[in-house]
Amino acid sequence: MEPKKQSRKIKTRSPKNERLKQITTTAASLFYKNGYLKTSTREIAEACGISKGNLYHYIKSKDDLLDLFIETTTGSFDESNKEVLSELSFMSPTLLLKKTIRETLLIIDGIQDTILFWYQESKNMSREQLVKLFKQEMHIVNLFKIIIEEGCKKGEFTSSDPMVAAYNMLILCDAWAIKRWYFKKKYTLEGYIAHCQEIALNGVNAGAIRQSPPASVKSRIKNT
Amino acid sequence: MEPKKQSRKIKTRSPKNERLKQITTTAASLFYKNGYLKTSTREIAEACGISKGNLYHYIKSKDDLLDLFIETTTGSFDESNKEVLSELSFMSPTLLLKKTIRETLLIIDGIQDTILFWYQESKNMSREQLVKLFKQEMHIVNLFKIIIEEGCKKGEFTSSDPMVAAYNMLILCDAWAIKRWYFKKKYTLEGYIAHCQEIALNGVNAGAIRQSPPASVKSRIKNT
Amino acid sequence: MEPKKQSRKIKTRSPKNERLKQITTTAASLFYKNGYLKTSTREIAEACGISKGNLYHYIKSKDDLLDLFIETTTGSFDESNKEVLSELSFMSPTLLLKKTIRETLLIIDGIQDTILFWYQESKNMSREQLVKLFKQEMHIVNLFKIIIEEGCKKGEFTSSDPMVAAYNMLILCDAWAIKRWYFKKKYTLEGYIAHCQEIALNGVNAGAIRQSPPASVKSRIKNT
Amino acid sequence: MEPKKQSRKIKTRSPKNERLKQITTTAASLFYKNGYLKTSTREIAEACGISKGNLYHYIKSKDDLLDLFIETTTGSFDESNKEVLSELSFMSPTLLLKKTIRETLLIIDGIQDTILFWYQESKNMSREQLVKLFKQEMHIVNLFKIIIEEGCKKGEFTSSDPMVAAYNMLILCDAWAIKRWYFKKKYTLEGYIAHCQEIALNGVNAGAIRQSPPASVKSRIKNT
DNA sequence: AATGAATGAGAGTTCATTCAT
DNA sequence: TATGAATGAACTCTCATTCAT
Repeated sequence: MEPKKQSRKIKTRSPKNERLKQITTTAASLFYKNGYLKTSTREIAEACGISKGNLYHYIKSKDDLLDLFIETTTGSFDESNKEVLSELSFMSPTLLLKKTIRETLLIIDGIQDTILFWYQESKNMSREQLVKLFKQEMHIVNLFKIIIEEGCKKGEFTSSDPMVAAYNMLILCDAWAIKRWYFKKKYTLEGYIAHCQEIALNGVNAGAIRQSPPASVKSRIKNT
Repeated sequence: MEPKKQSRKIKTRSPKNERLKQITTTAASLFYKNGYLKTSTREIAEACGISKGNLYHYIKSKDDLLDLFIETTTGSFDESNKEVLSELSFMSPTLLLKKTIRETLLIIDGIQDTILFWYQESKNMSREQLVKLFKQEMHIVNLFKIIIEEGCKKGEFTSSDPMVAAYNMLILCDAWAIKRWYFKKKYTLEGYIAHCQEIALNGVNAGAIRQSPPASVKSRIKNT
Repeated sequence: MEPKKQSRKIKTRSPKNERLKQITTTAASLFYKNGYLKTSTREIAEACGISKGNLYHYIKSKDDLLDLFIETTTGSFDESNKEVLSELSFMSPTLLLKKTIRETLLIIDGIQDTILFWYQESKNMSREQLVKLFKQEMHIVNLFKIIIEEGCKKGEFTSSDPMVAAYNMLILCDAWAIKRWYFKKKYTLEGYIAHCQEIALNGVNAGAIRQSPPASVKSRIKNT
Repeated sequence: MEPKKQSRKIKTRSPKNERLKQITTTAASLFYKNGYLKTSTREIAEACGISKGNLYHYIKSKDDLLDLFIETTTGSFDESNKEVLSELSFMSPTLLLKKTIRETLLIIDGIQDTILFWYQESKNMSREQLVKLFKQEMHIVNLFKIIIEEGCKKGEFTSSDPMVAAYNMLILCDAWAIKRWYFKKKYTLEGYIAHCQEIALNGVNAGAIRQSPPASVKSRIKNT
């Protein structure tokens, strides 16, 4: 848990890496179901159909699986992010924000287990692992922030603190995963998307004729 | 983890209950730091300055500590809730919503470890324990919902789904605890309260005529 | 379990000894139900309505309870034994044997838990304790032996080895306690007594002219 | 102690099963010496020359050892039983009864530890385990019963209750194991066999014309 | 590449017994 | 006499990891 490890990439398509991928996937689904600590290596090996000993030909330690897990699931947003950025100058911020929230939620819906895992198992992760997750999170937040700032520049939005507004948008999106047992009783994914879009736009005062923000908004912000 | 247990109250001030309180507190702080599973009974006993064996004079099992923990921390919101309800007919929904968010965040700030714990350790809790937490959460959400509905009735708010709007408010408040490592770098508690109030009001379309922000913006800022 | 202890007698009627008697009785009944090792001192104390600490004012150790137990239950046969011996010269050996078997079984029926306990917990007893039990057992066996020998002398019985014949009689009697879950389904106590008498007399070849079996043999059998 | 388990057979000769056999045997001998509860898994592992952890590669729980133990020792009588049944129509009941007692006692002598164990540790066995023992016991008892009934039919025996007579024969045989510390001082196995045969035949009134006892009765007796 | 036997530390828990009060 | 807090050793069992084959 307190490691010095170099990152490992799974790129080539050797049979070894095929196995490794299988192990990672299997472990992940067990981690989702029972949590990291409550999942034993024996269980993982069994679920993979290999022996415990053999498992250690592919991983160095159980903690290694967390690394692999993070690497596999990290980057889910990369493509979407790039796309959004490329449209920044063409599309209206309002539409772009709606679109980004939509895509983010679609992705989150696809990896909801992973999202939940990140929230729940952070205590079992190393600093390095946490940094990776944080960076990924920040990518999305930054995307929201850039859109908000663009919107502010163009006069479509107002926000006293684009960064935190952006962060709150991420949290709303994550909530779909974290509180799914609640939301899924009430909403379809599309319904939740619409709801988040509404809240997000309201949050940046999109629409209507809105009175100007307090003069000294900036002063609320720390480290400025 | 799959228990049938009757609730236990620590009310009297016997030395036994003093110890029990100490154990509960100590265990809680260890749970906060290292997580439930990673905290051993030996550690707890040591931290309490008693022997492992003696620990079991006060608790029946490690899981019992979760119960005690939940009972101790549950109910933090009760008083605040009652107060809000009593003011429902007097105060304007806008003000009441702001006030409720403020009080909720103040309480959450006081028990942020606990909030985080609930999010992270749900996998280690029994159904009964989860139900308790859920009920408590729903109390707060209901409060928000009632206020929103009142506001809609009075024409101050509009909301397509008061219940989920309310739920989202709770999540925003919880975020102060869950993502504190992020928010605390940026915000003072007061700053975050102001921010949440703003977002919440926006979320229910409050304020075609919106009251101006507090004059003393500076006071929100941390370390100033 | 490997002790040096002096025997202790409970004779006086002090309140202390009243308590001790209660403890012994209570412990015994718990031992019967759950076995010696599986009965904890906490259970005993609780069942007695006293504290664990207080228990140790009356006994020196858990093993002490075995001693007390043995002393209390030993001697159940003494009176009966004396009576039989006094009748040795008056009564016909055949009748005396029948009578002795009857009395022995009546006593055994009264202390069947105890008998079973002796068989099952011998591994947890000290040498001294075993010796006590052995002596008691031998008293009964000797009684049978004396009667058999008397019968042989008088020509009513023949036996190649009176001692072992006697021992076997004891075992048949003990079986009522040891295998009660079996016999009680089939027999009343009186039925079993009659059966043992029959077997015992046969065993010593009593009755070249043998009295016919009771007319109502069927009546011995339970549930018929 | 309260299990649902499927029976396990050790048939193949893999090294794993060799170990398992070793563990079962070792555990059994420790159970014999010290009792089930007083034998710790640590002791068993040590006696096997393996680590505590490794022990659990072969068994699932300590209770599992009881199962294995019962399975190993159960069935000792099966072959003998079959043989007797096949001779039921050819041989005279008197001779068959004598033969059966002889074989039963020879087997019991071979597994006397086991017999004793069954009597002493029944409190630590699960219902299922007890049922297995009971069934095995009943096989033998039934054998005796069938022979007795055959004898009654053919006029060689009379018995008011063949079933209980049969049960008593079993008890007499078991006594060789249960009270061996007594009988072995007095008897050789052959001597005890002869004695039991005599008692058994008397018990069913065999031999209105009874063959006289062997001249050299005394020679049966040990230490003379 | 693959096995599974082996390890040793440590988990939660129980318990007979002691002792200050 | 009575309490119950306290102890420490022992209990059964789990687990990540190693290693000879």
